[in-house]
Amino acid sequence: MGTNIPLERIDDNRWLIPQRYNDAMRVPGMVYADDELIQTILSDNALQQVANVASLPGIVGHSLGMPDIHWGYGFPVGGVAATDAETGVVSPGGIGFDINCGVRLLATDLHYDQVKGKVAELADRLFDNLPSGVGTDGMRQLTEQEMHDVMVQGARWAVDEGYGFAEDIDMTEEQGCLEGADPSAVSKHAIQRGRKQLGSLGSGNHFCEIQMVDHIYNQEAADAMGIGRKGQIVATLHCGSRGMGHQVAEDYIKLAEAKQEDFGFHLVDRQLACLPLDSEEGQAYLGAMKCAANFAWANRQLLMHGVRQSFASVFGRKARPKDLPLVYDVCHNIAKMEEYEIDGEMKRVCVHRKGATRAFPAGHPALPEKYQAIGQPVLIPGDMGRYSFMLVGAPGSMEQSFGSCCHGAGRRMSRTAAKKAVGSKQLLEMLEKKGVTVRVHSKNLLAEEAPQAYKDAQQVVNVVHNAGLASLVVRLRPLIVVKG
DNA sequence: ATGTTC
Repeated sequence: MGTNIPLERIDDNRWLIPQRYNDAMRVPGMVYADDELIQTILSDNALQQVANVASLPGIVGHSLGMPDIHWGYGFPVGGVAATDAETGVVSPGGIGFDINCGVRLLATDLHYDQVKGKVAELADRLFDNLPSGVGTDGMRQLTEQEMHDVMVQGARWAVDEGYGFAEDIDMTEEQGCLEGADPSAVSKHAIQRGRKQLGSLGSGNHFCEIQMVDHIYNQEAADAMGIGRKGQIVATLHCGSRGMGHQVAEDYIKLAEAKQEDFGFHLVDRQLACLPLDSEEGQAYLGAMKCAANFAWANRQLLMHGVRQSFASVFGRKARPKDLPLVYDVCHNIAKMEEYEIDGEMKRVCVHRKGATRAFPAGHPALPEKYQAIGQPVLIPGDMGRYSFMLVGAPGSMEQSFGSCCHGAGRRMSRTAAKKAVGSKQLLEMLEKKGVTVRVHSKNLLAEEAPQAYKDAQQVVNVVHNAGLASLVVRLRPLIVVKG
């Protein structure tokens, strides 16, 4: 049950898995958790996966586990691993099935008092305007040429098509587009799945939430982001690359598994299957992954347009599209080539973030001018009953975690366990009692996302705050949840 | 996460 993993306590927020735990480990593991969270983490095998990841060819630093870590395909969700650009590998399981799953947050000028009488109407509009559910078609059906352009241009394509504004691009990680996307590396099947789904929310833990600013930890940073008033209404989207990214992941996991012998890899878990960064196959995966990432950014751009339209139709001149600026968009399932100081020298590495958010500190050149002084906004959705958080990246992330921190609350119950433990009727009643208005396609699936199925996001963000990876800015309370 | 067992 993972409890035989040796853990050495470093301090109140850090636990080391020593390299001597087994012969396969090339680096130690490091897990971020407090005394209570580490007990939850020990109850599944996620720490064994942290140790497994430490055996990847070319891995440097530590195999990292964030406080929201839980069991995933090969790699844990809530994990970070960096591999040497020259001698290392990329592993599709280290990015995950939902390539560029991410979160974006829009501010509004509205206060809760202006919204409370129109909550049901707004919820209905959002539900109408944001296609959701398993296998649902999106707002746009794309020609093959349009699909090609989406994969290469990302969010920019959507803005050029009239979804949103040029300013949105600057407030998106990587300006909503990874260079080097290679459509020829994407299977026909993945392309066909994508053509139907641009501008759709999907299912599972994906959602649109309307939230209110509930607590302010850092007024200066909150003001810089335009979310510094208590009671202020904001909108959050959590979504990824839908069936398109899923197909890319599946295609390349299969390829990698078939190639392990050829590359001479004998990994401790076949789900760690990986491709050398300097191989044709490794580069093909990265080219295809970038296509899926760009698709996801265009997808969130279309969905954001749907959110702005919904507000405009309910609140008129008080919430025109221009009055709902994008605060920031982060990606939490991706591999990126970045540079870090390791053992005193600068090294180029492939950072795998799987359920982990980039958390660059103030002054980082990748940040827009607007956030140079405060650091990168880090969006951490919690669960639909309690709260979500906005943080900013802190200097410790550059020293400890390859510019990364947690991505959410993290599951404490599997989907099947949650469905067994929670009845959908009681759940809806409980949410209503808490003042959360829910619009959902499948009540059955809602139970899998019950607050009880998740760790306490407050505890999770406290750990990354105290460890110096990111710094708390505001807490948000949910008012409306729209889901598949 | 996912045309949720191609």
